[in-house]
Amino acid sequence: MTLDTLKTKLQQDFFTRDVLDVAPDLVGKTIVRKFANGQVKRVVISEVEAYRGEDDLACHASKGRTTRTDIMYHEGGHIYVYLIYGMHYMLNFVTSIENNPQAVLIRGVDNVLGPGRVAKLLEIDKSFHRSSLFTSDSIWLEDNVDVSSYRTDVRVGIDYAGDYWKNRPWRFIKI
DNA sequence: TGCACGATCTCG
DNA sequence: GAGATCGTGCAT
Repeated sequence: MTLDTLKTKLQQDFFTRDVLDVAPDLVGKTIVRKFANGQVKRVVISEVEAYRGEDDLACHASKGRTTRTDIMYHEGGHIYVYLIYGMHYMLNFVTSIENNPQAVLIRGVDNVLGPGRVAKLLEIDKSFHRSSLFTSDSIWLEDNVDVSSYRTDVRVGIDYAGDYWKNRPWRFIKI
Protein backbone atom coordinates (compact mmCIF):
# COMPACT_ATOMS: atom_id res chain seq x y z
CA MET A 1 0.00 0.00 0.00
CA THR A 2 1.37 3.39 -0.98
CA LEU A 3 1.44 6.58 1.02
CA ASP A 4 -1.05 8.08 -1.43
CA THR A 5 -3.56 5.45 -0.44
CA LEU A 6 -3.12 6.21 3.23
CA LYS A 7 -3.30 9.96 2.85
CA THR A 8 -6.30 11.14 0.87
CA LYS A 9 -7.23 14.78 0.58
CA LEU A 10 -10.57 15.72 2.11
CA GLN A 11 -13.00 16.90 -0.57
CA GLN A 12 -16.03 19.15 -0.81
CA ASP A 13 -18.58 16.57 0.39
CA PHE A 14 -16.77 16.25 3.72
CA PHE A 15 -17.36 19.94 4.48
CA THR A 16 -20.81 20.32 2.92
CA ARG A 17 -22.50 18.88 6.02
CA ASP A 18 -23.81 20.31 9.26
CA VAL A 19 -21.05 21.64 11.48
CA LEU A 20 -22.09 19.30 14.29
CA ASP A 21 -21.23 16.38 11.98
CA VAL A 22 -18.08 17.90 10.50
CA ALA A 23 -16.51 19.14 13.74
CA PRO A 24 -16.19 15.74 15.49
CA ASP A 25 -15.06 14.17 12.19
CA LEU A 26 -12.23 16.69 11.98
CA VAL A 27 -10.73 15.38 15.21
CA GLY A 28 -7.82 13.16 14.17
CA LYS A 29 -7.62 14.52 10.62
CA THR A 30 -4.36 15.99 9.31
CA ILE A 31 -3.73 19.61 8.36
CA VAL A 32 -1.03 19.87 5.71
CA ARG A 33 0.78 23.18 5.47
CA LYS A 34 3.22 23.78 2.64
CA PHE A 35 5.44 26.81 3.18
CA ALA A 36 6.92 29.12 0.58
CA ASN A 37 10.32 27.44 0.89
CA GLY A 38 8.78 24.07 0.01
CA GLN A 39 8.87 22.69 3.53
CA VAL A 40 5.78 20.66 4.42
CA LYS A 41 4.35 20.39 7.93
CA ARG A 42 1.73 17.79 8.87
CA VAL A 43 -0.20 18.11 12.14
CA VAL A 44 -3.13 16.13 13.55
CA ILE A 45 -6.17 18.02 14.81
CA SER A 46 -6.74 17.41 18.52
CA GLU A 47 -9.39 19.95 19.48
CA VAL A 48 -12.09 21.91 17.65
CA GLU A 49 -15.21 23.95 18.32
CA ALA A 50 -18.41 24.23 16.26
CA TYR A 51 -20.11 27.57 15.56
CA ARG A 52 -23.54 27.08 14.11
CA GLY A 53 -25.47 29.73 12.23
CA GLU A 54 -27.09 33.07 12.97
CA ASP A 55 -29.15 31.68 15.87
CA ASP A 56 -25.99 30.64 17.74
CA LEU A 57 -25.19 33.73 19.81
CA ALA A 58 -21.57 32.60 20.16
CA CYS A 59 -21.17 32.46 16.37
CA HIS A 60 -19.88 35.59 14.66
CA ALA A 61 -22.68 35.18 12.11
CA SER A 62 -25.18 35.99 14.87
CA LYS A 63 -24.49 39.61 13.87
CA GLY A 64 -25.56 38.81 10.34
CA ARG A 65 -23.68 38.90 7.07
CA THR A 66 -20.94 41.50 7.46
CA THR A 67 -17.58 42.08 5.80
CA ARG A 68 -15.97 39.78 8.32
CA THR A 69 -18.57 37.00 8.38
CA ASP A 70 -19.31 36.98 4.64
CA ILE A 71 -17.10 33.96 3.99
CA MET A 72 -19.13 31.86 6.45
CA TYR A 73 -22.09 32.24 4.11
CA HIS A 74 -20.17 30.46 1.35
CA GLU A 75 -20.01 26.73 0.71
CA GLY A 76 -18.03 24.50 3.10
CA GLY A 77 -14.28 24.18 2.60
CA HIS A 78 -13.41 27.85 2.70
CA ILE A 79 -11.04 29.28 5.30
CA TYR A 80 -12.15 31.89 7.82
CA VAL A 81 -9.32 33.75 9.57
CA TYR A 82 -9.75 36.67 11.94
CA LEU A 83 -7.62 38.58 14.42
CA ILE A 84 -8.63 38.48 18.07
CA TYR A 85 -7.43 40.68 20.94
CA GLY A 86 -5.33 42.55 18.43
CA MET A 87 -2.70 39.82 18.27
CA HIS A 88 -3.88 36.26 17.69
CA TYR A 89 -5.10 34.81 14.41
CA MET A 90 -7.86 32.20 14.61
CA LEU A 91 -8.03 29.43 11.98
CA ASN A 92 -11.53 28.25 11.03
CA PHE A 93 -12.96 26.02 8.31
CA VAL A 94 -16.37 26.91 6.87
CA THR A 95 -18.92 24.08 6.76
CA SER A 96 -22.40 23.41 5.35
CA ILE A 97 -23.96 24.82 2.21
CA GLU A 98 -24.27 28.34 0.84
CA ASN A 99 -26.16 30.83 3.03
CA ASN A 100 -25.90 28.61 6.11
CA PRO A 101 -23.10 30.30 8.08
CA GLN A 102 -21.16 27.73 10.09
CA ALA A 103 -17.50 27.21 10.93
CA VAL A 104 -15.12 25.03 12.92
CA LEU A 105 -12.44 26.71 15.02
CA ILE A 106 -9.18 24.75 15.25
CA ARG A 107 -8.21 24.93 18.93
CA GLY A 108 -5.44 22.34 19.05
CA VAL A 109 -3.12 20.17 16.96
CA ASP A 110 -0.78 17.44 18.22
CA ASN A 111 0.50 18.81 21.53
CA VAL A 112 -0.06 22.45 20.68
CA LEU A 113 -3.16 23.62 22.54
CA GLY A 114 -4.79 27.00 21.98
CA PRO A 115 -6.17 28.47 18.75
CA GLY A 116 -3.65 31.32 18.74
CA ARG A 117 -0.77 28.90 19.11
CA VAL A 118 -2.08 26.73 16.29
CA ALA A 119 -2.19 29.68 13.88
CA LYS A 120 1.30 30.70 14.94
CA LEU A 121 2.65 27.17 14.46
CA LEU A 122 1.16 26.93 10.98
CA GLU A 123 2.02 30.55 10.14
CA ILE A 124 -1.60 31.40 9.37
CA ASP A 125 -2.45 35.07 8.88
CA LYS A 126 -5.06 37.23 7.18
CA SER A 127 -3.78 36.23 3.74
CA PHE A 128 -5.48 32.84 4.17
CA HIS A 129 -8.87 34.44 4.81
CA ARG A 130 -11.44 33.41 2.17
CA SER A 131 -9.15 30.90 0.46
CA SER A 132 -10.22 27.33 -0.34
CA LEU A 133 -8.96 24.02 1.03
CA PHE A 134 -9.45 22.49 -2.41
CA THR A 135 -7.53 24.96 -4.56
CA SER A 136 -4.84 26.26 -2.20
CA ASP A 137 -1.39 24.79 -2.70
CA SER A 138 -0.24 25.92 0.74
CA ILE A 139 -2.89 24.34 2.98
CA TRP A 140 -5.26 21.37 2.75
CA LEU A 141 -6.61 18.51 4.87
CA GLU A 142 -5.98 14.80 4.66
CA ASP A 143 -7.95 11.84 5.94
CA ASN A 144 -6.40 9.31 8.26
CA VAL A 145 -6.70 5.53 8.33
CA ASP A 146 -7.78 5.44 11.95
CA VAL A 147 -10.84 7.19 13.33
CA SER A 148 -10.10 9.11 16.52
CA SER A 149 -12.36 8.96 19.54
CA TYR A 150 -13.23 12.15 21.33
CA ARG A 151 -15.01 13.70 24.27
CA THR A 152 -17.10 16.83 24.31
CA ASP A 153 -17.18 19.95 26.49
CA VAL A 154 -18.61 23.46 26.39
CA ARG A 155 -17.00 26.10 24.19
CA VAL A 156 -14.40 28.49 25.59
CA GLY A 157 -14.55 32.27 25.96
CA ILE A 158 -18.20 32.86 25.06
CA ASP A 159 -19.74 33.96 28.36
CA TYR A 160 -21.45 36.79 26.50
CA ALA A 161 -23.58 34.31 24.51
CA GLY A 162 -26.00 33.56 27.35
CA ASP A 163 -26.72 30.35 29.26
CA TYR A 164 -28.25 28.30 26.46
CA TRP A 165 -25.52 28.75 23.87
CA LYS A 166 -22.78 28.83 26.49
CA ASN A 167 -23.78 25.35 27.59
CA ARG A 168 -23.90 23.60 24.20
CA PRO A 169 -21.29 20.77 24.28
CA TRP A 170 -19.85 21.83 20.95
CA ARG A 171 -16.16 21.49 21.73
CA PHE A 172 -14.66 18.20 20.56
CA ILE A 173 -11.44 16.96 22.14
CA LYS A 174 -9.31 14.02 20.96
CA ILE A 175 -8.88 11.33 23.60
C1' DT B 1 -15.37 59.58 13.29
C1' DG B 2 -15.14 57.44 17.67
C1' DC B 3 -15.40 53.72 20.91
C1' DA B 4 -15.94 49.35 23.43
C1' DC B 5 -14.82 44.82 23.14
C1' DG B 6 -13.35 40.32 21.99
C1' DA B 7 -13.93 32.19 19.76
C1' DT B 8 -6.28 34.65 23.66
C1' DC B 9 -1.58 34.23 25.47
C1' DT B 10 2.23 35.25 28.39
C1' DC B 11 4.42 36.85 32.17
C1' DG B 12 4.68 37.96 37.11
C1' DG C 1 -4.35 38.59 37.82
C1' DA C 2 -3.52 42.00 34.42
C1' DG C 3 -1.67 43.94 30.17
C1' DA C 4 -0.82 43.69 25.24
C1' DT C 5 -2.94 45.46 20.87
C1' DC C 6 -6.16 46.31 16.72
C1' DG C 7 -10.05 45.16 13.47
C1' DT C 8 -14.83 45.10 13.64
C1' DG C 9 -19.57 46.50 14.41
C1' DC C 10 -22.47 49.78 16.05
C1' DA C 11 -23.54 54.22 17.98
C1' DT C 12 -22.98 59.04 17.24
